[in-house]
Amino acid sequence: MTETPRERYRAQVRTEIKERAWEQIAAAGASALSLNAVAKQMGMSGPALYRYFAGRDELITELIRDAYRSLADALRTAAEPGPDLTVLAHALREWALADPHRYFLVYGTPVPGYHAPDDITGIASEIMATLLDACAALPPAGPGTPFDAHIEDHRKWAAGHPAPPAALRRALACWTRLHGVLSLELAGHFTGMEFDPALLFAAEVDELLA
Amino acid sequence: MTETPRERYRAQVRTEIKERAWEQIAAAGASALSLNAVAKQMGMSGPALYRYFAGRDELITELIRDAYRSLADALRTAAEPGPDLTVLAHALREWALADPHRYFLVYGTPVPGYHAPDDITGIASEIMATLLDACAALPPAGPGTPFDAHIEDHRKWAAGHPAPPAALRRALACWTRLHGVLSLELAGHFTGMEFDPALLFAAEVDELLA
DNA sequence: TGTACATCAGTGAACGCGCGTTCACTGATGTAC
DNA sequence: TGTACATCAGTGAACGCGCGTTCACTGATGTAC
Repeated sequence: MTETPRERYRAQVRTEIKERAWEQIAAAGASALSLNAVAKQMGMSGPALYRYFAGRDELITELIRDAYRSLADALRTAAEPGPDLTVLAHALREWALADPHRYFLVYGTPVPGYHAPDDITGIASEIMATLLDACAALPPAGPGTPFDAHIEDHRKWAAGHPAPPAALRRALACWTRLHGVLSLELAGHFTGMEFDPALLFAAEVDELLA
Repeated sequence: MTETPRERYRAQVRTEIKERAWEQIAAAGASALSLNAVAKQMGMSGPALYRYFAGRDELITELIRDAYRSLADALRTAAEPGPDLTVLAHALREWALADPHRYFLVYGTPVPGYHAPDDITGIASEIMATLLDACAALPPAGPGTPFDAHIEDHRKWAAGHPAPPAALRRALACWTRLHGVLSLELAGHFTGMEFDPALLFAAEVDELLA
């Protein structure tokens, strides 16, 4: 089970490939990611990368998986002291701001024809579960809404989570609203509007708690 | 001022080029848009398109401009009978569902390095103005929020619009929340979750009115 | 009305480019006796 | 410990491809007398 030097070296090179790939994505977008360019930036020839990844698609899939994994971990860590939606929301924002392209690889415009492998949807469920935990811990919100009845009948996605429908609804609202503010901010749609996106984000979080 | 046959023909071909371009974007994403492929699909040779567009960039910019224009028109038309946020919201959703890729070209992951020409930001203001009108027409919401004070000090983006800060805040919430639900729905993040996205969207609209 | 000319849409060849990927290879690193 | 062998990282040449774009051209359409 201990790592041989060769294994360690392989892991190290794989990591560097991914780092350069992220740089390239940041510079020109995910669709412009090129194996040859990554290799060149590492001072290697193009074909060398095929020792580490089966091809371009596998590299991209791996980047997406890492992005999901990273987000799931960030949220779980934030929830460690105890479920707190405010803490969770700000952890999400910090994670997103730390690397906007990583955020967009997860929640941005989908690539037509691309389908994430199963394990990635598993990580997505982890993220949702963390969110649900925080929502379930909240004091019950006001009156039920017509949507509650619908969500009660379609809660398979909250796989076995004991949260009441109001909490499910709140989790969905949390997800969609925070994504709304964040993605517009990261995409630069607020530039020139003068107001502070952080305050708008905080205001949305406050309304989620109300 | 009357159109010559040649002008009419030019306009017609330009239109068909854009139609084929949209088809290609729908099939493989905006970054995969290729002049040569569009030409081939029209039964023309690649260089022929240079009679109609200066290059690939100009075509994409034109598509983006058309997308903004189309959205602004759709919302203005929806607001014609009188400002009504619910009507506006559902017009937005219908516009988005009619062509998801068009929506993402406007509000999706930005292309690094691309900067929209000035007239496009003008159309974006039109859209915001329509939204502000609807929010200003709403009965005043509950108590003010801490964010109101901030927005009051940074309202240049609501260029000369007489709406009170609470309406500005509501317009922002409307924009970000509806975008949040819509973009996740269009990106397919709700698939497998069983619930009806239309109901979630409607629930968000209801909460905006409360 | 017909004829001469200008305009302009579209073609085909060509340019250089970078892409993903394969293949046979060299040379260094690790393993077994 | 040294030697023979196996493993494997990385190279360079090559493949076919499609891209954006330019250029000189042909042939059809419209214009002016």
